[in-house]
Amino acid sequence: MAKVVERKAGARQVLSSSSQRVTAQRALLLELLRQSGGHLDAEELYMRARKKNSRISLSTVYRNLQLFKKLGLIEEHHFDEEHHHYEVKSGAEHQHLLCISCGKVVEFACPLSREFRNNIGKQYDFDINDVEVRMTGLCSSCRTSDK
Amino acid sequence: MAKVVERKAGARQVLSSSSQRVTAQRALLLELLRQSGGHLDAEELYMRARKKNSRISLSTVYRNLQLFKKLGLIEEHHFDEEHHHYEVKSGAEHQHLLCISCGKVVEFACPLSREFRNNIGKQYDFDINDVEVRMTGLCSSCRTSDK
DNA sequence: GTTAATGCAAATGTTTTGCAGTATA
DNA sequence: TATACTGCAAAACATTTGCATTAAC
Repeated sequence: MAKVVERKAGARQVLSSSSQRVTAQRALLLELLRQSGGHLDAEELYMRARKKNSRISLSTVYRNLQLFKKLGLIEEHHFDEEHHHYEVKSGAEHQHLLCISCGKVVEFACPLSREFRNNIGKQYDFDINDVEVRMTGLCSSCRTSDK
Repeated sequence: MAKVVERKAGARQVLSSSSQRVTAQRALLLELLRQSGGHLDAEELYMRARKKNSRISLSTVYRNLQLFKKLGLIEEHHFDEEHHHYEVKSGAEHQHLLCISCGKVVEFACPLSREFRNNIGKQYDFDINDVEVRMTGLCSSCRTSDK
């Protein structure tokens, strides 16, 4: 609760401190991204935004997703080939588990990734700044409910 | 050497056994994918193919990449947002390390991924069939040569 | 009042598809 | 010879951009 207020202030602060204007559209989009908790794509975000502001345009959604990404407010994932998915950046490092049948996305902690990063970075002389682990498979309900 | 012959026969066999025809275009595309060793996108593959057969079309490249993927002959990766990259499937499980500056792709063995898979699968009751680990950062030459 | 952001429509770039002609089995 | 595959052009799709209007500072 205090956390939400803090985050809201944070986003607004990030915007104004980089001389970006705090528009109604941006506030709405950030709000929806935060509420969703999960992983939205541009189209889905656009549809949700239209329920609150029927005049908002898809370009505004795209333009602002790019802005938020650049400002580090959200993260972009390439789960499937056709859409990018966006999620609000949380402090906690986590990875993703996807069901190939129903599309469900589960987040899991991945404490090994730090150790990984160091080993591999040293071995190949890379300065690693991101590790993504993605596992795909069948969730329990999809597994039982078919074939 | 024996391996290459074996693989060639393998691809041909996979094609005919699923009543797909072994056309000159398919042979060429598979040959180029195999030769490249690395990670080609459709456009790059198309350009290389045109050097050998100037009449080949981009649609043929796309159609066959999808076919090869479906038959399990190649793997598709989403390294960046605009292109998909394809690589011939090799038995060895490996992961990818990408330089965000020059785009270099390094493959590395990831022996932990099997253990990972089992733990996470058990924990979330998923039947996991693929693990992808992708690290991004700066390679040594990009690190020294700028900023 | 300036200047950045928006909405719209048109453009872009990648990937897909319909169809008539061509080549494989 | 029957039918799958190809090449071409057009379509489809997500995303980006130009520009006149609107709103934030």
